[in-house]
Amino acid sequence: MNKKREITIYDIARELNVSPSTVSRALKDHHSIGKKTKKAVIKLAEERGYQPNIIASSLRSNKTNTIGIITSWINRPFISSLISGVEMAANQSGYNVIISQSHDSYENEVANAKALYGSRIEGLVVSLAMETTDYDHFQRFLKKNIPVVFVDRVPDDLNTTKVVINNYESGFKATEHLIEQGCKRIAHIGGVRHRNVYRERMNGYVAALKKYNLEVDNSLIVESDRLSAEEGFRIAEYLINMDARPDGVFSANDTAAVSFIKYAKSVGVKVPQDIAVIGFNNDPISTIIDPALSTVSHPAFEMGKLVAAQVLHQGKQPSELIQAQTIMLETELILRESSLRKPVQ
Amino acid sequence: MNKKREITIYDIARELNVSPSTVSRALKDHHSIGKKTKKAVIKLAEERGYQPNIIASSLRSNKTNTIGIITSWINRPFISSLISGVEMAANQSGYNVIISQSHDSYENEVANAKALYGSRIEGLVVSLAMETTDYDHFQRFLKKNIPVVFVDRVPDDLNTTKVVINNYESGFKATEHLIEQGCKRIAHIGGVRHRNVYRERMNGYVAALKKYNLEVDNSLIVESDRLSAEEGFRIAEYLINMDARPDGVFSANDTAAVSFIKYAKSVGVKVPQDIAVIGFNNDPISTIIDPALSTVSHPAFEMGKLVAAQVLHQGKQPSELIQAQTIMLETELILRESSLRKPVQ
DNA sequence: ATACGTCAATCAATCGATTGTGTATTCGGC
DNA sequence: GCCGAATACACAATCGATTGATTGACGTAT
Repeated sequence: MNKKREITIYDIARELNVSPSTVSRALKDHHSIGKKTKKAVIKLAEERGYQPNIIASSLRSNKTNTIGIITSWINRPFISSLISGVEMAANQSGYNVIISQSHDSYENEVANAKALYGSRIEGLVVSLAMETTDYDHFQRFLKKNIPVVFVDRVPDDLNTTKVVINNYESGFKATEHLIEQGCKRIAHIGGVRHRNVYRERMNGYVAALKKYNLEVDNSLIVESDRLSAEEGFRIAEYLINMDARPDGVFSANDTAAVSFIKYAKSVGVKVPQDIAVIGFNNDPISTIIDPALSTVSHPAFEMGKLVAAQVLHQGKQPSELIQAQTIMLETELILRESSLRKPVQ
Repeated sequence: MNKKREITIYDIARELNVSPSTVSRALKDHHSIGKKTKKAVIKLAEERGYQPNIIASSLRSNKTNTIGIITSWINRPFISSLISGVEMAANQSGYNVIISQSHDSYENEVANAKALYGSRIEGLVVSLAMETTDYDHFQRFLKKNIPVVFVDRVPDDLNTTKVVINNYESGFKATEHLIEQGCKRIAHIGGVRHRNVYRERMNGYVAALKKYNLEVDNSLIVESDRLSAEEGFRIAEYLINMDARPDGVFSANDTAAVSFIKYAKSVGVKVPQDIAVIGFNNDPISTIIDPALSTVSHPAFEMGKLVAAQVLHQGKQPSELIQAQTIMLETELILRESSLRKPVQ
């Protein structure tokens, strides 16, 4: 029997000889409904297994209790932890989370944004695709005062709320640490420059070199567009076979750093003695590689909770009161064997 | 201006002096609408940026174009890849995916199921919480012929469609491989018995031992309820310090296997010479540990796509035609240094 | 000239929940 | 015993899209 119709307030109203509006109000504990009536309604609703039709309610109230999220890929350690946090916070507030993946493609991101808009989401969390450099596809949300909060990979020039980590400071600290360990020629394996996270990590790196009066040698700064394991190997090969080989490497992610270490080991270069290495993200692999990888840890899960809280908070706020802000979270330098030549001071 | 009301078919109808129903039909290319009218409607809709109100449409048609997914945690390599696949397949069919996490708690799973039911999802993908042993919370879906498809961690006794890997065969093959490498005393690090995946991997392990006339020694079979890195260490300590130490270990996941190897190395036990090790899942860490970990690879992403396709397919089927089936995918034995004492035959 | 079919479009009900407005009853206060 | 207020509920419109039934206009066959 496919046609088990759902119980509605009309059914309950009929059975109790009251009006549907009374049932509706009784269930929401409205003051103008008498105690006995309320009890009776609630009791019968319970018995019949009444569940409100959220769709009908949404249509009327124009609220869907749903937020959307667009990220590059779900199956990456950082992203999945972030989403996990978003889901948890949203769930606690009674919100659903619809996910979508750009696969790092601008076109997909645009299509996803459009689809989510059509789904009447009440807020959007975005971590930008690698390719994306314009942000018009988010305007339709902003025009309707639907909060859009960016996280981690954020636009440079859009006036919205952003939740990021202190990439500059992190890059600076990581590099400074290598310097303190006695490194003089420090290479940087970076990502694409137009993406804030990579550009700022690099800026921090450059600033640290300058502070300690070390030369900024462009041949030591490599830009990788995917920072994949394969690219890590290729870059390691390049750096290690340079005439003036670096004695320290700051990589913008752990994947490339681990590849670097593997390559170094395979050609007999010692880490950290010959080359000290530090990565970024604190991925699980960073604890597995031998020597264990020093890195910078992201509070991914916390960021997810925070960004969801932001979206939900803004959704309740009158639009005049919402002001774009950039929330910057601090990171933690995780020091392990790959960079430790001397005891930490 | 918060009150930018959305364009509706009524607006378009008014502007063109036709009825809303005509607009609705014109937009869906209904045959009873004249060509000129259709063109005019479509043109104006385009101009005004009309977007159908999916909520209203859902209310009328009782279709939400949304499926739900309940897993333990999103931020685990296997699960996030699975979800990634589900999202991709669903997206291609114009469906949204709502995620939720049980955090391996039965209560959460029940609550999530209830919430998703309330959200009027048209299909549900589930990978069970560790704790779950009864399945009544899915009955409400089945009663309404909403497809529920389980994946990986599936119920033992519920007559629904399931997508799994061949855990038994995988456990058998992994163990057989160790035997072929000359192992005589093979330990097993397993998960909770009531969860199909772990029970079957163990059964495969036992069957392989029996086939080769090796003793099944219960002291060599360890049941871990979380198979975490920490538990892996604890178990490694136990196994390695046994009087009659094993010379091979088959672990039901890579996390514990990697911990085992780390511990073994730390106490001077050589892998694979003293103890050969094989894991399960082909997580990224399996390629990073030294020696690289032999393991069994899951087609996680493919499983996600497949399970989504199943759900969507069943949703279109009249309920009489749907029959519960178990789709079993083959796994691949990935042989690396941690288990290779001799060249592979 | 009547009857019938086709085409194009409209009417009105429907999907459930919500909510502003209206109405009947009861109660206390003076 | 009358009035105002509080109490308790019903009525009907609304949120947009959809769709079965219906209406007119027109053309064609008989």
